[in-house]
Amino acid sequence: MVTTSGPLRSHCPINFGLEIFGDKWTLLVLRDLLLKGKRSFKEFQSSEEGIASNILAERLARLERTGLVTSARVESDSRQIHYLPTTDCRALLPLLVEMAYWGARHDPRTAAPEDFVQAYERDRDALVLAMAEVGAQSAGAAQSVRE
Amino acid sequence: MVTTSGPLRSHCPINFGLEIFGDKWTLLVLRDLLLKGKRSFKEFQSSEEGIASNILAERLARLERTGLVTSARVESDSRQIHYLPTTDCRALLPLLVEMAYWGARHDPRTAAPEDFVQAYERDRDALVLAMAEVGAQSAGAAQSVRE
DNA sequence: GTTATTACTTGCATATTACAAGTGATACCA
DNA sequence: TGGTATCACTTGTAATATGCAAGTAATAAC
Repeated sequence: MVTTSGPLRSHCPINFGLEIFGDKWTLLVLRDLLLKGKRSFKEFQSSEEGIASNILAERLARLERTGLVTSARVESDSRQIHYLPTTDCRALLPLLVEMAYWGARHDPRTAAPEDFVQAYERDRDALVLAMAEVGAQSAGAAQSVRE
Repeated sequence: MVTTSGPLRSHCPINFGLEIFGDKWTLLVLRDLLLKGKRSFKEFQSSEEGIASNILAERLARLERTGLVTSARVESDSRQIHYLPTTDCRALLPLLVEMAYWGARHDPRTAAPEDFVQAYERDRDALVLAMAEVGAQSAGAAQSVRE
């Protein structure tokens, strides 16, 4: 279940999303989580956009409260915490793909590989499925591993 | 052509979008423009989320600079200015639909009508096409009318 | 036992947003 | 033709969020 902290400005479905990830950083964290398979604080921090550690910590905590992320200490190294996407989080993948497609088509200096655009235009649903595998380890799956 | 003002944090296609509409208000303006067919300052201001007039003015100016919106004085009432989506802006419609679908599915109190979810699940592309008609009057179309 | 690594926290400067009120240009109406 | 209303903003100021640099506690590695 996805829950927001305070009262919402409205229950417009677009606004609902904005209240959760409508800022400059949250969707980048979700991108790293869902598309790049990042799991640890350090990995998120290493992204080229350069998120500040206090912002990252606050966003991860918020995503966990919201229900899009779960966290678990790594068994082999108890200093580390792994952040994992929930099912509700993985449902954001099509949105990220749409966003990436728009960006790839409209940024003249885009870093997106050309075959991403081609793959989207050939078969969007297949592309979404293929990209899902990168961030495949879900909170549920990890839970069953831990238990 | 879509242009950003300053230097970008990265040319990741997802980040490109975030640099343009990665805040709490811009996508609501685009929603009103593309999905609700709103055109005037007053109409945007009347949305239930309650955007402040200075924020709205700044966002409209920024969207115009970016190339997602054009503005034109209304012939029949020269106090009014109409803001219109460009082609690049209308390309954001699939993204808005994805966002609305996620919100409709995950907000237990969503205001989205049930048949929106059904229409999406039945035929997403048809739904996008149908929704495009609401905000159909594009900057290009308006231009050809004015000239 | 010393040093390194990981995930943060803290303090403070700067930037962004929110709220309330005001302004100038144009339209409407008697 | 003069007064009032409407429209698209602007201005000032308080509150909030972000960005940056440095520091800390817990654990691991040597």
